[in-house]
Amino acid sequence: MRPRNAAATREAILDSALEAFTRAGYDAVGVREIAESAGVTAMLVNRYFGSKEGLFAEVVEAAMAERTVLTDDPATLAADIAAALVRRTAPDAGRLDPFLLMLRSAPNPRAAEILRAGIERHVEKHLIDVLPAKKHTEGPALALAVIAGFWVMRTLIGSTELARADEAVLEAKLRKVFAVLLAE
Amino acid sequence: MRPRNAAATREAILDSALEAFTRAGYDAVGVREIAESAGVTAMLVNRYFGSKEGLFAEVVEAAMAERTVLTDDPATLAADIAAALVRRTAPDAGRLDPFLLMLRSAPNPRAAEILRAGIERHVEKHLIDVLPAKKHTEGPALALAVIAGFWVMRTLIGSTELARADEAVLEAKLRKVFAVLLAE
DNA sequence: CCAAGAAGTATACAGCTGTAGACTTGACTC
DNA sequence: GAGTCAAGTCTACAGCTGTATACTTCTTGG
Repeated sequence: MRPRNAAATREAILDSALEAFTRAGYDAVGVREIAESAGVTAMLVNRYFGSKEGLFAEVVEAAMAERTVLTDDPATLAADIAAALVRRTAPDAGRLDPFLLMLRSAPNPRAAEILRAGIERHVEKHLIDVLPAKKHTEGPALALAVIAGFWVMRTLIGSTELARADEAVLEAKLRKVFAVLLAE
Repeated sequence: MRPRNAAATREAILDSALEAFTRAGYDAVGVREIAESAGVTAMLVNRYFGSKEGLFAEVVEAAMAERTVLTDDPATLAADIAAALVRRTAPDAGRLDPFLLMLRSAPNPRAAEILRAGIERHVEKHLIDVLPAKKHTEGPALALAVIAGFWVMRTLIGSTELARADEAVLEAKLRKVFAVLLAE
């Protein structure tokens, strides 16, 4: 039994919620489930975060804000993204990526709106900042779409083609795609 | 009140289910909801399809099998896919695409498995058949990933960047991407 | 030492979920 | 026209959902 500590408990709930929402998606997770694996009652979750939706919003904010920066070098950006993408969607990789959180929760419209705001405020923003200021209107948004799609097919759907493909080949093709999208 | 007709009723349930699953996703739709908008009781659905999961499997099978063929000409394939993708994800387009069915139901693992089988048996298969027999190992799977990702960001998430972008520019960039993936 | 306020819990509600078993209604054949 | 089998419905169950109100327990400051 943890000694009473509001801040630590809040953090425990956030951790538990991030894990659960990422693993199963917004709709498939109950507040009681999150509360229990944080060692707490369901009502305390609502007391701290107002509602399930409020909790989700804080989880998204935290997950997207601390997103690991890939590179600040626009020259290697396409290659870096391709490499990280293949690595993080590998069958044996850890499953706590913000993209999974997004894809599994996006079917719920209210969750989707929260996700859209978070993405545009953090992820897309970062991608735009790294690129040279010239023509980066649709490029970053399209690159995010490609990343999301690769996550979907390789992880959610479990495409056997993408599972057994040579990772070096996948990475090379993706590098070309990102180069096309982030160039000029 | 429709006269009793097993075949017609079955079809009505399938139509209703396709609409509902596509609009809200597997988990967010109840059997009663599907039954009601088919003018029928929930139990009849289970009587015909065994279970919600069985119903979903039939819906997926039907949706993917009758999928509209884009082209049989590999030369214009990339351009055709890009054009169709931009058109069908437009804000004012009809919302009954199999990709929406997939993306909104994929968070449920049992639905995902059904979807994976359907995609590989029908959609991916067709894409492979159209392409020249040479090197089409990862190409079609990656192209499907790009399509899925574009659907996610433009329709589920509602990216403002992709919403306000010039459709001609989007189409041009996507054409390049598909050309890269489906070439050689 | 002991109050006061914060941290956390218990109970409850109204409504939903998928589906099992027993039932009724209708159309069509003889 | 009556009987029969399929087509369709009713009721029910056990369990879940998010959250509101009222309660208890712990910790800490004076």
